[in-house]
Amino acid sequence: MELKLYNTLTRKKENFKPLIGNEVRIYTCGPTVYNYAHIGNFRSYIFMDNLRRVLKYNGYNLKHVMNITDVGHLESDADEGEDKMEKAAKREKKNPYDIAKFYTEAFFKDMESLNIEIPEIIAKATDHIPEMIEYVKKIIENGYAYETSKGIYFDISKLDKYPVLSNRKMDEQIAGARVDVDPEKKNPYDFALWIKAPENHIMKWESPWGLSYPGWHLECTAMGNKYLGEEFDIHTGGVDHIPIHHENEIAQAKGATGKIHAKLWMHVEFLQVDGGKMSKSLGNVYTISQLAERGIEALAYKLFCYSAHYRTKLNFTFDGALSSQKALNRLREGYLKHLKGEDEVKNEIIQEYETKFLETINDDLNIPAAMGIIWDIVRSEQKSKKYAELLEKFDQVLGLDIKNSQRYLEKQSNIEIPEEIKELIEKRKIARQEKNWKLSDEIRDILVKKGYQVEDSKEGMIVKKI
RNA sequence: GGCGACAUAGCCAAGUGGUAAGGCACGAGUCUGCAAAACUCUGAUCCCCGGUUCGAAUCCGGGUGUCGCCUCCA
Repeated sequence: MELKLYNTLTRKKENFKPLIGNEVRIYTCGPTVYNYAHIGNFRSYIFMDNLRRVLKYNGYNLKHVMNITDVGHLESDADEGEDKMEKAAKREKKNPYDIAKFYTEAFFKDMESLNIEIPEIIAKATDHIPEMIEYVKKIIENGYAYETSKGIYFDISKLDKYPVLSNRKMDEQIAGARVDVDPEKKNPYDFALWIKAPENHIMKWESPWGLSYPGWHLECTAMGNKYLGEEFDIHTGGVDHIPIHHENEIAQAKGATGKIHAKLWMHVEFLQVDGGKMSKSLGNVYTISQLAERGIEALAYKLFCYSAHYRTKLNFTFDGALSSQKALNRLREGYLKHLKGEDEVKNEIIQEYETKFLETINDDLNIPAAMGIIWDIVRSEQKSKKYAELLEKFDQVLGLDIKNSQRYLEKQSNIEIPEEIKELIEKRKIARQEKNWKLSDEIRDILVKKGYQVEDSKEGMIVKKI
């Protein structure tokens, strides 16, 4: 069955076929590890995960590179301001390398709780300084770059076309209106390939241009080139990368090799919060652990992301995330019921679901529509092991870890209960045995006020934290 | 100012020419001493106006509104 994916480069859905054999080579722009990644960042890694899983579901092998940016990402994508790593180091009074190590670990911990597959190759920028220097040399040799007192700059006027991904108009007046254009630059949109380090810069390396460090756009092109070759299949990132970062990556690739390095460019839309942008000043930049504090599992956030297609904006609210948490638990319970089910289900029905599911995910990763199929199965009147197996199979794409449903549900009810609460629960048990409903209900109210909810099931009393 | 989107039931949203997926909430019911949880059932003609068409949420034109990017961000 055809797999169709949307290409930002052509603004069309295209039938996907790997350039070489059965292997799909992918590059994903990974995190700059100067702070905790937030839920907006993770929306894009959840997308990346979906892409990987859909490709594998279609029988492809993957060679996937993701970078860890631990140097050279300045505050502005357009080479302005401080180095993010060094700024974070100052803020936390640490060495930038320790900052990178700390936040890289935090990142992968969140990735694990989101059940996101880790790409085959994780490439740290600081591990690839020699490759980057070679790459810059190539661009200079080909006549696409020049040196100024600040560093090596890419000369965009040498390109046949710039930009190619976005529709920005390269009007000097616009550029000049916003920031002071560096008078040494030949064109306002020329960008730094390599930056000469000021005295106090900590992260710097010997290079043909003195002690210096790489520009941000360079690492992705150089590392992609090293691991995936001059031309590969897919490049992914957030929509914010379209106008500058990916545009400049393409410029670099053309300068070095004469070709655009990736055939297919895929971009995830932004997550919004409460109907608007997420920003530190509004205080609505949340992390996975902050969600956990509010009773929302990482996987519930993942399911939340499945309510919208990756190319549309998605509005995050805590109410919305909580509704996904509920839905996730119901999904788990529905799966478990099927697992214990004895009903007969015809193979044709299973086959129909399989076909429909594949069609749906192969239509540019329409996960929200695929969830519709999932719910149809979950809520089916027939309870059958076959359905449980089918859900497990589809979960290869969704990555919600539904195989471990039982464990997640148990984890939620096996909570630490303080002594005080335990005593109240005991008292309520006795009251119930004595059919003293008045006292029993009073204690239940007290427990609710203290933040615990009790449910009387056939197996006994279940206590949950609200 | 330039560029790009979007507007579908209370909320989050799928759907790109043939009579509106799904999730959550609300309401009703089953269960329960009563609740809760769970399960079942229930709702919209798709921002407005005009056009194309046998037929439009889906195409075209014009409004209105919201949002994003151009400045940090996936």
